[in-house]
Amino acid sequence: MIPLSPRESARRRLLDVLRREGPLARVEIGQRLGMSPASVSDLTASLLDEGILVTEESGEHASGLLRGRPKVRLFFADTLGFVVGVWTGFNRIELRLVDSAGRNRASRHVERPLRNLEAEELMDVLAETITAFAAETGASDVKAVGLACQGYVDTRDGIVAWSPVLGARDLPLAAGLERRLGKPVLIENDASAMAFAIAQRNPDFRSGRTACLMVGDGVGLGLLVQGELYRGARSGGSEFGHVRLRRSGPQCRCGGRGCIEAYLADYALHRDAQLIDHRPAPTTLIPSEDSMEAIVAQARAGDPALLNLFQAAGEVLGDAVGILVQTLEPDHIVICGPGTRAMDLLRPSFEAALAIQTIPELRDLAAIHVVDSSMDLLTEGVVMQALRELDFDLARLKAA
Amino acid sequence: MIPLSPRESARRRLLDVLRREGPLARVEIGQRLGMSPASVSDLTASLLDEGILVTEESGEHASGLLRGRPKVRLFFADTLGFVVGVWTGFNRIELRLVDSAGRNRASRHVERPLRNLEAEELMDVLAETITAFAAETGASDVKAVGLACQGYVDTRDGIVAWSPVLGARDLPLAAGLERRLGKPVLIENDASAMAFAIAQRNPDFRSGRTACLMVGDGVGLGLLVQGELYRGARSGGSEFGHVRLRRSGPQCRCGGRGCIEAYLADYALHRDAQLIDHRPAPTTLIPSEDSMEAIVAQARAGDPALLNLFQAAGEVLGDAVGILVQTLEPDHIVICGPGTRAMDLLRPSFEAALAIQTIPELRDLAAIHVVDSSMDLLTEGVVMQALRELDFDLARLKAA
DNA sequence: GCACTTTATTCGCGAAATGAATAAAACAAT
DNA sequence: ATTGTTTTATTCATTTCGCGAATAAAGTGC
Repeated sequence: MIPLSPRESARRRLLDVLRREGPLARVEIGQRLGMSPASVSDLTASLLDEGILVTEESGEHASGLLRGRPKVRLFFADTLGFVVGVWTGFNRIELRLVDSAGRNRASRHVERPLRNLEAEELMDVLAETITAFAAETGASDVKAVGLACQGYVDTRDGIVAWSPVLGARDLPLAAGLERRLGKPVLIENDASAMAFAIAQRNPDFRSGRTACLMVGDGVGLGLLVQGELYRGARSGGSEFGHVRLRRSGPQCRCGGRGCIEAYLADYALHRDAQLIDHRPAPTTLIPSEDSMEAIVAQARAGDPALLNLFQAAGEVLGDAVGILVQTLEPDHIVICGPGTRAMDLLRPSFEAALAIQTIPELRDLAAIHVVDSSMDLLTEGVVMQALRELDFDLARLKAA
Repeated sequence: MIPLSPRESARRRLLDVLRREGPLARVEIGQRLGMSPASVSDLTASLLDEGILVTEESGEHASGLLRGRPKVRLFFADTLGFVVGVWTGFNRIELRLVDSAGRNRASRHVERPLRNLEAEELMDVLAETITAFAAETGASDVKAVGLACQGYVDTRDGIVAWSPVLGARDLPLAAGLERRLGKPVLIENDASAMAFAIAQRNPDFRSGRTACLMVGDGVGLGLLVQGELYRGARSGGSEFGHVRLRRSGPQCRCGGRGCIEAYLADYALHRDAQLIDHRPAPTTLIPSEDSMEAIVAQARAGDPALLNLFQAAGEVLGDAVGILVQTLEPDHIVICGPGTRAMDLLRPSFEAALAIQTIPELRDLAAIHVVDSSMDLLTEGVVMQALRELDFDLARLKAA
């Protein structure tokens, strides 16, 4: 919101590059950020002074002939405490503990249905789960929490306006958790978190415009412009998964029909596959990875009805990507999430639909990537953002 | 492309606000831009020095009691030459001459079919038309030309990658016109130009995210973020009008079927209306305003078949706006262009479709405006952008 | 003519970034 | 050992930029 001062922005870029590329010497930082050695010296001096960074003693010389003054690598002090990243699924909570450098220290997942909880109860459960996780991992000094969930999330005000996971609307989740935990809590749409994590790993996705389509429990979109998340009017992400592509399609969790999600999400494929097989209705809302794999395997073995299902899903995926291409003209489109497990089955109809949907000049422009991303990236993305917020606060606190 | 220096960016903002809000005193500029008087004094001193601005002598005191030192208003010198703005339609060229302050000095339109011309011939015709227009209006000193056209336009490289108006693909239109005219030429997608012009007139549209949907000869989208045009991978705009909403809909000019345009554009409504009336096929590709008005009048009079036509079009418009809401979460959506003439006929099905298509939380967020905009805004938008480019060059030239 | 009000300019300061000079810390060679 | 070479890091003076405060300017009202 408040535009960062030049100093704060340089500071942020410096810490970002250190988190991404491990310990770096000052010259290396200068090269990567296009800064003069003088500026880097200046910035790092204050960061060392504040105890945020430390110099690395271990002069483990890199291979090859080494002349000149040896590099002194800088990295985060390990006395700055930890941050917890959380992802809430339908009946599952993923947790991750990272240190101030963003390195994974512990991760865990807890099976816990969240769908039918009252708002207060839900926040109690989340707070307890987070506290227990921190205690079990021996992390006494958790500075902040980042939480990613499906739905329409107002990151600035910390409100979940709508979510298929939560029953409530306009839930002030961040404030509720902050009260319970006594720590700052950042909440974020999960597709946005995924997009951010993917962009941290691939520099290509940090320049220009990148649209990340996450297919899994639902379908979400995370949009990056110059490596930063695009934020809409309520600083939320996109509810692209609930664009209705077909006038009278299958039922969607949002209450509508024919949404992108209602064809592509795991729950949709699973539901339709079970109808085909005349098996009993699923006991849980979200199918297990095993059962999804079983459906995919059955389709790969040649089951014609299931092949039809994936063919229709691929077509919807092609239409969806086509809309993104025509509307946003992105440099990169990344298809990610568990749904990519069936990309071989989706691809023929996906590419056909994309070809029909788009003008060739535009289609050839966007590089389409299928990234095999685990759900780990969700907590990684949101925890990195929470860390960045913390950097910002540290800078503020020092100034005061 | 090259990031503007702080000075250059402040300079641009100053000239922008002067073009928008007429002659202004230095204090007034400071208030509007949130700059200190000292900074404004500094900036205006150099601009006066360079002869870009002049002080206004006419001390025509505003009404009411006036005490204190009188304001000295600043404005553009009128010795800086002119800029021509052009819009190319199917069989029509719109022209506009503005001075360096952006004030309209002359405008004209020429009936001239452009569809079936070869690339070289087309550029000859355009160059001749522009030269003749400048000569007729007595503008001896035209500094630059801005041209808006439908289709997928690469503004940075000056290439029309694809356009329904032009036969050619990947036409280096800017370079071709620059060679013929000996002046810099800026080309731009026409919906982007319209969006820019609309945002110049309404400050609400210059903050946050504004999506401008232009309905007329075709359907185009111009996207503004913080008052500046969003540019995609090839720095073009969007081809949103060619998103295919219906699997097997009516034929579109792009070669596909079921595009948004194929329901909403004038040519589509006119074509279908004539089929209904069993009248002969139209002689021109683009119907006249009169014939469109006739169709609308007949529908308003209660013709059931025509009402169906507008009902279907409204539904598509609702779906289109819904996609924008769900994907981009804009602060403002502006529906503009000649197509708004039938907004009363479109509105019921438009609103119903929008309600079905969107999640209430998101829908309530975006303010939807219907702006009765004349085609004049097209040339206005592109000419203002060409002027801004010129400011930029002036700053560069002085520095050298 | 004098007080008052509003507008504009000047001046000095501080933040930020940089190039150039300098210092530091090693190894290599004699 | 001493000196030179090479690379890394810091210091310092300079420039750009914007701003607050003081000052000057240009009117009106009495």
